[in-house]
Amino acid sequence: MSEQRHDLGASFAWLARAMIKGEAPILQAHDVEMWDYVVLVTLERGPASTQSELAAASGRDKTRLIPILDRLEARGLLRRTPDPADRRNRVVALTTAGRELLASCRSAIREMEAEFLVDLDPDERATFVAVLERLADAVRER
Amino acid sequence: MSEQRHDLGASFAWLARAMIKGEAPILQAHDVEMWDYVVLVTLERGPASTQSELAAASGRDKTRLIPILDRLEARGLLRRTPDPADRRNRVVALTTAGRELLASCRSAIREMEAEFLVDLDPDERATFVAVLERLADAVRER
DNA sequence: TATTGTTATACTCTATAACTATA
DNA sequence: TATAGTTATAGAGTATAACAATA
Repeated sequence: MSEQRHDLGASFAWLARAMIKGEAPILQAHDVEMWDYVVLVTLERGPASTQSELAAASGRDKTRLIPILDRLEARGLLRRTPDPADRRNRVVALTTAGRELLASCRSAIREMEAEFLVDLDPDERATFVAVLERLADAVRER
Repeated sequence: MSEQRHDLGASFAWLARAMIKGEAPILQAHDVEMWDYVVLVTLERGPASTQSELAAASGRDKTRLIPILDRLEARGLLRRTPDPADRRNRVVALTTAGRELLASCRSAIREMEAEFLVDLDPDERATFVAVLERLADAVRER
């Protein structure tokens, strides 16, 4: 009975840590912090109509989001525009430069990930990646 | 092309967060902090011959481990005994009480996990859990 | 001199609560 | 009065370096 598996939470945490380490040199080469990248990724599907919404979607809170947006906007990677309909809101959207930087980061990360999964056989790998995506999406929706 | 999957790191991180949330009420009911539990789990396979070794295995560092060990030892869940061979070292081992508390936490966590995976079909689930374990173990060994 | 366990210090990150501007 | 965005403050968590005991 000593051959028990680890808790799912522990395994997820170790793997998250490993991937963060693997992404670090890539993000550094593009001069973005991890959370900068997370925000860019979140914006990829489309502009966020409010910053609070963006905060929730990216897993930060609205106060910690501010310096990130300041930094990225200063570099011309995104734009904050007041919403004419409700001028309290600021719509956040990627610029072309932001989209390009994101694409470059992503392809490097995909390579790193492929290397990481290289020992799995193709069927296993496909199942694993698909289930992982499905479970994570379910969690994100809550 | 907008139907891209998320980065593995992001998915792992969201899932880790979700499992930590799911474990919280269980650990609270047993009056242990998350890192207390991690240390108990690490000790389950056998005593740690030094605290630094235990720190590395549990993913903390040796200084942050101290208050955890103090707490758990005070509750009689583990024991620190000086190593006669090298009296600088302190061997850390679970007590019976520690092992019992651990077993109780674990079975509750396994129920929570089963509930979390309930929508997967059995084959998928088996593959997913096995691959997850294998990948995480590979990462832990480094 | 080097290492184990420990303590102390400084630093970063995070959460909370105020503030402003709009509604 | 309530909400979006922002700023400021306090608290928790983390990393680093110093310390005592042993080798």
